Amino acid sequence: MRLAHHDIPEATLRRLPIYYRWLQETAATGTVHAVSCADLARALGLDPTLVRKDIETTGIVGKPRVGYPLGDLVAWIENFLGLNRPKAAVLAGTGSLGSALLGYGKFRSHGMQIVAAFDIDSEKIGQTIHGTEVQPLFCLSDFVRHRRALLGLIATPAGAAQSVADLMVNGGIRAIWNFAPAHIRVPQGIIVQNEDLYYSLASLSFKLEHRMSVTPAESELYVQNN
Amino acid sequence: MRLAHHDIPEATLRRLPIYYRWLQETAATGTVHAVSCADLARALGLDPTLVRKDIETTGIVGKPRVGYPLGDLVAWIENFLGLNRPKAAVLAGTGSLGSALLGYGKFRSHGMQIVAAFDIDSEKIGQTIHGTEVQPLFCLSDFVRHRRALLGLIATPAGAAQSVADLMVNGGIRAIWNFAPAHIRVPQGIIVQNEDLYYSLASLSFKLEHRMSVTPAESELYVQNN
DNA sequence: ACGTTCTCGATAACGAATTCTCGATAAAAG
DNA sequence: CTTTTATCGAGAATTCGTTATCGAGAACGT
Repeated sequence: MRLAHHDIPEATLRRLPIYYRWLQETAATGTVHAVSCADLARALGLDPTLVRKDIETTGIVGKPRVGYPLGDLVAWIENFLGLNRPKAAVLAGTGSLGSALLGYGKFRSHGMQIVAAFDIDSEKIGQTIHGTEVQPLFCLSDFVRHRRALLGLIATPAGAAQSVADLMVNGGIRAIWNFAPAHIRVPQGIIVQNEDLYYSLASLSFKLEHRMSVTPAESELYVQNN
Repeated sequence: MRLAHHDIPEATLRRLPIYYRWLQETAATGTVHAVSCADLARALGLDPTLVRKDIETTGIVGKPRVGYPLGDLVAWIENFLGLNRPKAAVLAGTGSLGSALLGYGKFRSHGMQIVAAFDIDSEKIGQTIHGTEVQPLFCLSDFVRHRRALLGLIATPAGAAQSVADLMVNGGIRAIWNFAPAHIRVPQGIIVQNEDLYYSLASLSFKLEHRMSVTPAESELYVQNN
């Protein structure tokens, strides 16, 4: 029984990439050819039923007493999450974080291709960082429009985040991955995912002080969303 | 009616830093002296009742028709999350991401002080990055032990993450903030928070393809946890 | 001074996510 | 060939988080 895609629980969506990574690593060893939900659950410290429900959500069907063929399952989740379909992305801000992002080679194998980088600093414009030339910020909107980029990464200082987001939206971006420690506002329908280290640090700080006993189950989860 | 600290819902803990940031920014303008939960809700696009419940959880008491004194509320949440109590942290891995982390000046004002950086690359050892000298990795355990560091940041390549985590645990670390795209296993009681960009990218990829209509309410949330 | 309005705080209803339970099926063992 | 065992898949029950509702009290307008 297949669910409509928009009915995928947020929590499940957070866990699928975790399964994916583990399955990929396991497949890489080449020694295993089928996995059960119980295997996954054991390895990741999660409830077996929870894992089964998550896998079931993706629509793949397994065999009793065997589980799922490992290769099939990896490919299935990859396709389900869209990691095998390339999406063009642009980056704004080429400071230390922005540069680091340009260096993440495996973004490409996860479906994201950073096709351009932008900065406002004339010192940086024209430089090449990890193979990508830095362009002036005022070109961003047009570039997004003509290249039909779907995804915009913001790695600017907080103060510039909102105006950069506006430029992206103006060019017709569909989703923004925001690394700036700032709150950005976008029109309805645009997806924003914040990767805000200060938010993350704050909850870590709390847990640290209160020694929140994190069970193995929780111990693998959660995604900074928008 | 005060809740025990370990009963704070994870979801609330994810939202408190968001409130905190907005309150701080609002306080900085100097024009407002009291805020209501309704104000917060309006500004952040959340349900007013939800905000009220979250604020209530922290135990502060407000006044009908007025709300909360802005300064008090900021200080209260700051104290509640522990942002005002400094915690010593060590960093492992001084590649582009590690360097970027050393440059995040505001970590200190959020209660985290990176007191040492470690790397295995002899080229990097001895260098000073943003004022912190890079030490050889084999010193990590002892340093953590003697300095009683509570928090360890891992910004190494995936392959090194587990062994570095082991070193930290060995030195008596209490929490690990893991930026490496790898799964690390630690003994019960150690807090692990993963800041895994590939996990995050995967769910973003899915949402992008399925145009998941993100309501304003969802539009502000979620934290990559461990 | 008095009523109105706004907001806190608490309780109740609702919905989503997780966990529990069971039946069906395929492999393995006897 | 039959029994046992491990696993999927579906549905029920439970827990947890969010949303709705209501009463009480403080500022404001008249």
